[in-house]
Amino acid sequence: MATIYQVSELAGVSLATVSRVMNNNPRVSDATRNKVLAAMDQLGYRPNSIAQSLASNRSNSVGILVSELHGPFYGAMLSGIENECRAAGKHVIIAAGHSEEASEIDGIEFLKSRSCDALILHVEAVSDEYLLQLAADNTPIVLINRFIPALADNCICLNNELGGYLATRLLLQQGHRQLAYIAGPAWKSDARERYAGHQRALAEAGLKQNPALVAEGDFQEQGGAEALAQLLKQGMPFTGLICANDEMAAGAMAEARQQGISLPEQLSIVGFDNVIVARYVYPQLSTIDYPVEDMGRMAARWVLNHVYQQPGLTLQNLFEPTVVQRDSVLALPA
Amino acid sequence: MATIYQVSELAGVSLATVSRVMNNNPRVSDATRNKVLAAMDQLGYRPNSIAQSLASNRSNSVGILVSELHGPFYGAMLSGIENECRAAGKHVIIAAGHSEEASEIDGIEFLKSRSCDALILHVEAVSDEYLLQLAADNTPIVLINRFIPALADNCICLNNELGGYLATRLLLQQGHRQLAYIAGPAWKSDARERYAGHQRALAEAGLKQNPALVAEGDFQEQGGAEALAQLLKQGMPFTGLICANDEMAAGAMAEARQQGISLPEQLSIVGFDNVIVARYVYPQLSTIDYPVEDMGRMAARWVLNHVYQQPGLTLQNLFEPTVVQRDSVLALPA
DNA sequence: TAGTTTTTTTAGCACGATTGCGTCAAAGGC
DNA sequence: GCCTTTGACGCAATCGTGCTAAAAAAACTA
Repeated sequence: MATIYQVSELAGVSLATVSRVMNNNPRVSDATRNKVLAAMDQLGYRPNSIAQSLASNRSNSVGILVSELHGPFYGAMLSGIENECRAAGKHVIIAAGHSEEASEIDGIEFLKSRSCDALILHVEAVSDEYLLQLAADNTPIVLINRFIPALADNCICLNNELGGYLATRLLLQQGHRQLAYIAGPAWKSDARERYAGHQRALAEAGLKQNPALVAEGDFQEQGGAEALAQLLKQGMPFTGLICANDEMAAGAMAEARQQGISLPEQLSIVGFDNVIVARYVYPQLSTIDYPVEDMGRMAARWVLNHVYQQPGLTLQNLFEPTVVQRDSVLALPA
Repeated sequence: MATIYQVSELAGVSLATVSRVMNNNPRVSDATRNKVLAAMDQLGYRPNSIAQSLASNRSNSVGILVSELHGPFYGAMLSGIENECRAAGKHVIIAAGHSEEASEIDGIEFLKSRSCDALILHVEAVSDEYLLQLAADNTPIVLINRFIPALADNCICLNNELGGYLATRLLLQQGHRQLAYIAGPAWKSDARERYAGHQRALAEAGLKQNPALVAEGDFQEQGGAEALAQLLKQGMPFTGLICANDEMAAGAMAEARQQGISLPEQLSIVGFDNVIVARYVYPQLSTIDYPVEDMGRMAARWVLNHVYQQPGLTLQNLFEPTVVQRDSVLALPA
């Protein structure tokens, strides 16, 4: 591989001049610039990004931590981030945190040891204190789907409360009054917020939450199935079910079918996230759209703006969920 | 950030000794080693990976190109690769190729410019010639799901032909004789191989392929729906349908339902890939398992072995698909 | 004790770029 | 015609580590 030195030799200029051409430094005459470019071309020169990083103290890489690499949710997020970063010539290093504190910390340390210029994190298990401390040292961080007041500017969040509200209102508007709720793990803030939105919608409709109609799942298919089974065992009738995410909704649908409940005739279901499975289940799931790809893109923009000083980017911290109507909700005859 | 120099100073040893400790060079006494380790600990020293890379001409990073970051298939593959690489202290840089030649080449160039030590590629659109040329220069490559005889050792493949065979035989064994097939795009080699397997199974059963019962899809949901619609329009009856991947199967199922065909009673369907949606559709899809995560892991191992000289890894180039029985195939009364 | 081996130090080049500062020549002002 | 300004470019230090050769020091062996 050709080095900058060979380019300078062929072009008959100094190293510094070649470097200036590469960095678009205006203090180079057009004639010289062209000579240098021609030489680069002739040698098939490509800058050594590692040497660049060492000299400039910039790795041009941004580290991403997600819970899992598979799964539709993170895939969309990664896709948004990668797109935006690559267009700007930055690259993306990924690590998985598996929703476990030790693993998340490990992943973050790993990324930091790779000298990323910034970190985009979708963490679930680490504490606020840890993140505050992390934010205090020199690698900038962006948090997706996690809100810490002191780090408000670094957080890209969905209005989960509104999502929970919209999901519940969707059922209320179709005449449902007996509603069950399958929540996410209470230790996750987004799960709590969604549930809060649900309660607000109930209150607004003058309804009271029946504790027997709330079950906690684990945001996974199996957990959704088990939660529905538990709800049904209570014997308390309900015509509408809100699930705190689509995966649990899919599990609940399978369980319902197994128990001989016909969907959506005997039970209307709403999910949350609008991941791809929502379209595959039968009946197709009405749900709340989580614009995760856009949010990933926004996180990348934040980095481009704050770390790489790219101007002209409009930033947005809070995203709004929207209702996606499909076939899993049936209007109740009045 | 502390440097190796400060560590050497604090430990009262030379730079070279610190370097030896870091690289596990045995020519260091335990006493000295401990002194150095203590100093590192005290300073919170972390080696600068960029300087290491520059000096050692190793970036400890492997580049991955997939078609899309979202989608269950690539997610699982990435997951397998990331797991294996991180355990070995290597990191993973990803890029998306979007199944288009220009974009794939662009992604590969991008990864190369990042001085990856090796590339793991899941490419679809680039030519064999391009890949041969790529393999000829100094960055080692591994190909997933693509076989090029001259690069046989670098290819990690699924026996797609066998998969097609197994899918078809699954229906044959249940007594189905009138079979339709929704193929993948003919320009993709895996699609052709799967179809070849289908034909072998038919031939073995003494059946002849009816051209009216074959349609070509695009490996996507919508394409599957359209292909089934087209097959039905032919008016030729069939009781079994093989789809060259699960996504098309899901599309076909939706279309079938829309046309009032009850599943699986009136039509048995088999998919291919065993992506997560296969479990979510209703009825749950019988399909052919594509062990893509294992294959990703294997690609990573290949790199660890060939590029990073890690011994004791058993390598495997060809993977076998297996049948996954669920509920979408019904035995035909004899 | 002298000789041998093992461990450690010293010193310096290499990796391939970036960048502040200095130089030099041409242009312009007097 | 001399001096200053300015634009274009070169010099050389720097980034933090790897690595080697040679010398010095320490530890063992006979």
